[in-house]
Amino acid sequence: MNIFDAFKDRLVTIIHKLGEAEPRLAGLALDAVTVEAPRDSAHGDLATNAALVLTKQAGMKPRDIAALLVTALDALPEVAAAEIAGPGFINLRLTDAFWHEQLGAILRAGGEYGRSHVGAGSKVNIEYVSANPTGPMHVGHTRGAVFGDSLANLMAYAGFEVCREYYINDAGAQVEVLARSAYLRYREALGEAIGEIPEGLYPGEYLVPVGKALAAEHGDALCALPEAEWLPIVRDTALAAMMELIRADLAALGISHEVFYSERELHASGAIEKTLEFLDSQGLIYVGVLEPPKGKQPDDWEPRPQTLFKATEFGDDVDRALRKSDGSWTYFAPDIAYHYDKFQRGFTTMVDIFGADHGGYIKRMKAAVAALTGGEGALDIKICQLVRLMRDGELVKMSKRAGTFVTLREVVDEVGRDAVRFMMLFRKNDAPLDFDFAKVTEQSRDNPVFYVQYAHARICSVLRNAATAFPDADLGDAALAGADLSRLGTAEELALIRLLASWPEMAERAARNHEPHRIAFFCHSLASEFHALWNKGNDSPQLRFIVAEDRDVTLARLALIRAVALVIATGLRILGVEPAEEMR
RNA sequence: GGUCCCGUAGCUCAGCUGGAUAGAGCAGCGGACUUCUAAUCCGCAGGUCGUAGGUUCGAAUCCUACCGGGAUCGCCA
Repeated sequence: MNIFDAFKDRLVTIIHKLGEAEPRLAGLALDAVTVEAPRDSAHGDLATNAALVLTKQAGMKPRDIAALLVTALDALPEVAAAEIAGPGFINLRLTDAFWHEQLGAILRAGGEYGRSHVGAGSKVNIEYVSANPTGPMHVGHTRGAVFGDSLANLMAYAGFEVCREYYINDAGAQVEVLARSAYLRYREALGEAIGEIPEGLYPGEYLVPVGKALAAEHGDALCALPEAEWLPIVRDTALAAMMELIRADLAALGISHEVFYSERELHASGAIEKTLEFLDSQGLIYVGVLEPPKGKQPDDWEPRPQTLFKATEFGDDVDRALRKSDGSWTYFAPDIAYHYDKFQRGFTTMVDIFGADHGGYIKRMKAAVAALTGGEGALDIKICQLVRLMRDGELVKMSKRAGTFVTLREVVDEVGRDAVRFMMLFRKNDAPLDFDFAKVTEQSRDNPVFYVQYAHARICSVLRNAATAFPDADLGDAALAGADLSRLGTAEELALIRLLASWPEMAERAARNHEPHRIAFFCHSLASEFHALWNKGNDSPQLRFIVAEDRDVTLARLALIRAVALVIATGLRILGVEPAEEMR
């Protein structure tokens, strides 16, 4: 349990106890009571708003409640001072011994420190990437891929049972285009001169091997068949090849999904019809005519009766079409069935990671989930905004037609997996992100990836040097945890322990809010405080981590920085970044 | 026109789901290297938190309206 929750528990106990003597404090709802770190550390280590939020319920003045609480809190052994501040805040200052104890606990927990059970094993389905299987992944897919994967790591760390899932859009018109494009390459492989790839087909070189494979397997047999017969064959081969390509691209980023879910399967199994029958039985499907969009009317608008889902009953702006004019399903229909299937597989919490262009899809999908699950299922949709690639301060222009789009693989090959992953997460998901090739490979503090990696490597380096300076000393985590940590007494050292102690709560919040970027920022601030402390030793040699003539203080300081390294490493692993032990 | 996202220092962004005097980095200026890899650090300076209301003990944070930027808007996926 994190220290804030632990102290809230203590506080709740105290309030219940006080209620025995003071009836106005008995039986109060304590949900709004918080214990947190004050923004300004001059105010103390912990602050609670208890007196402020209880004043109305209790019918007492905030400062009167606070006075009672302070007396009781002050009696706790960990509390060095408790005082009333401002309108009725209670600030607590904890003893140095308490913080030393926390540090020992961090080292004993090691890589498990901060892992929590707030998820309580509840099942979460995280769907991310889901790029169309029509070619290699391009850089635009990268952010969502990294975000989803890190979120999955984060939620698993917080005690959720996570399933990483990829929805294969293998049923739309685009896969037929893929099949025709591959067929052309097949004819090319048989020796035919195909010339320019016609407009509307995929021109990419990546289909050349698919054509060759088809030729090797089928010879020229497919040439004699009508399209209706060769298309399914070519399509399936091409699809398999494209998914292979995509898996390899994802592997380059260290990403692998547990489930690849085929849209085609939904069509084949009758799941769509079954799901829509269910909605129909709820009276949520009807045939109607939609209003044209106000203000901006499409040129070819004509009123037309359609099969519609009553999305408006669940907060959407308009009801949504389920069938195209030719009678086939829209994209929405199988997606409804897909989410229903997730729910039936036991996922009451679902997270979808979408690109910026799918913002308009959120309400209808949430509406569908609400309708399908009777409000039992929760769907959160995270939108990852665009990534702007920068090179030499210039925007890298990409065009599919000109064939100048940058692939995910090119970016990873150029700057490395760790840099890509960290940079993609060093921004809130709903803010656009500039990705500068020069910056992410730079070895300077401008580059946050490097900055954090360097802090970790520097700690490893100090520990290596310490092993030389004290060859007989046991520098293992267990031994360091048992060092005389009371030798850590400077304001900076204690501040660093406090920061480390805030990690579990921070990670829990990040997981609950589905915000892995907070982990990246936390790692950065931890690195920053560490670098600052390191430099204290430049000004005053007695403040160095390794003090040759003082073994005890050295061991205590090594314990501190080792804990910093542990937490940075834990954070980086959640982000999918390898903590470096050495910089070269 | 509808909907969603964004608007915080000259620039790029955090701000822990309502707390106390709003924080970093870059850029600018001034400092610290016979080191534990200075690949770093310290100091100075810099903000009407887009605007106006509202909610309350308390608002960058929640609500409403407007302004500005972006995304999207019946059959694409």
